[in-house]
Parts: sequence; structure tokens; C-alpha cells
Amino acid sequence: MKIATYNVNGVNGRLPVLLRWLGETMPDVACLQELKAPQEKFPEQAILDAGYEVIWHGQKSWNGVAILSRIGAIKEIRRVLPGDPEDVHSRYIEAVVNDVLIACLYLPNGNPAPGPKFDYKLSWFERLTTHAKQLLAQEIPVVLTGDFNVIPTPQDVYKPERWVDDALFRPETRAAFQKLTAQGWTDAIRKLYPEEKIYTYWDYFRDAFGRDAGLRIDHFLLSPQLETRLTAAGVDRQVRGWEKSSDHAPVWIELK
DNA sequence: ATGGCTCCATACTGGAGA
Repeated sequence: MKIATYNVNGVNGRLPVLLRWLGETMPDVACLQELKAPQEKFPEQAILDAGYEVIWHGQKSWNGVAILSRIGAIKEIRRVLPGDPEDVHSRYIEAVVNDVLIACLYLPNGNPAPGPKFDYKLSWFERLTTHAKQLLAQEIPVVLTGDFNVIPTPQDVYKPERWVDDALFRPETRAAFQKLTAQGWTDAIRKLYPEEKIYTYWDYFRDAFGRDAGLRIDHFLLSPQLETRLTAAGVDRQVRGWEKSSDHAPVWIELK
């Protein structure tokens, strides 16, 4: 079972790239973030025509998440991260596909930090951590995936010293990620590639992709029930080089 | 220290992203 995550940065503007990527790499499940489309403007028919079932939670202008499957029914569990009825951002959707619970998330960026946006990031992170603990308690196969907007370690950024004050790399952010993973989650990419330089994002400025000046911020966290089923993982770097690409590249794992 | 680029909105400019 191949599961992928891709921050598309606008699902309608990205549609040709998205469809090409789906056709060439054929993930069984694809989690999308940053749809940047209201619920009724999601390109449902194009996704169906590509052979995928889909559920999504859109929002005007910003955020938005989706889960696609070409291996059968998507059983939606929830489309809101519990813990704050006031939070109206579309940043979370959760479903069971093929007996694996898949949480597709878009964690807030948090810049500028410090400030209210950073506070929102940390409080969202705490809600995620609380919910993740409840998922672990079910002792079932769970994947937490998406754009975490977290650079976990200095190994995950081209020039760590430039990022120390950034919301993606500040000590509070790294500590929150550490606290989450310490519950018992496995960082799939790092389990298979503990020493490699692996990035999932390159900004649009100054030929960052050409210089490989990137970040690793899109992650797969696996519950203990999946750890021994992980057989492969990678980043579809080539997609970042395509015309009209997102600033993120897709990331994927294989489960046996 | 700043801005570089790209997306979307209702747009010829601004907010947000990371």
C-alpha cells in the first residue's frame, strides 16, 4: 500500500501537475494540503476521472485538505481537529482506507514568531498531540501525514543558522515535534534514511531548488502497529522541477 | 536586513506562505 502526501499550493492552479503526478506514480492513497479552494470549487470530477475516490475539506483562499484513494472506500472519521470549536481553519481530515487510519494535516506555519500566529501554531500542535495520543491508545495502524511546518533537526535544513528564529525551527516548535513523536510515533523517512540529506520543500526564490537549498517539513509518522510494515519511503523530487510546480514535493511510503 | 517568487482574491495591489 503506497501512501503519499503533497502540499499542492492551490489545487486548481496545480491541477495539471497533480494529475500528471498521480498518473506517473500511482499512489494508492494521496493526502493533499493547501487546496486554497472553497468546498464547491474542488476539482472533484477531474480526480474521479483519474481513478480516485476523494473526500476534502475546503476553505476560501487558504488551507484546505483532501484524501484520495484508488483502492476502495474512504471511510471518513472526522474533518476537524478536536479541541477548539472556534478554530475554523480547514487543516485536518481523517479517514480509514484499507484498515489504516490516515490523518491528513496542515499544521499552521506560525510566522512571524513570536506573535499570535506562532501562538496559534503551538496551540494547534498541542491539540494534535492530545488527539494523537488518543489514536495511539486504539492500538490500530495509524499514519499521521502532511505538511507539519516543522524542521525537526538541523540535519533537515540547508543552513540551520538562518532558521533559528523562524517558526518552523524555533526551539518551541522542535520541542513540540519531539513531544509528539515521543508518544511512540516513527518518523518513516528517518527510520529508513537516518543519515541522508532529504528535503521536501524548496522556496520559489533565488533558484532554491537548483541550489538544493531546501527543508524537510512534510512527514509521515507511523503508529507502532505499522513500524514493521514499512518497506520503502521517498520524495518525488522530480515533481518540484516541473513547470508550474508547487514549492513542496510529494513524499511517499510503502506499507506491506 | 531585506527581498527574492507564487498563490488567491476581485485585482492592476495585498495577504500569506515558509
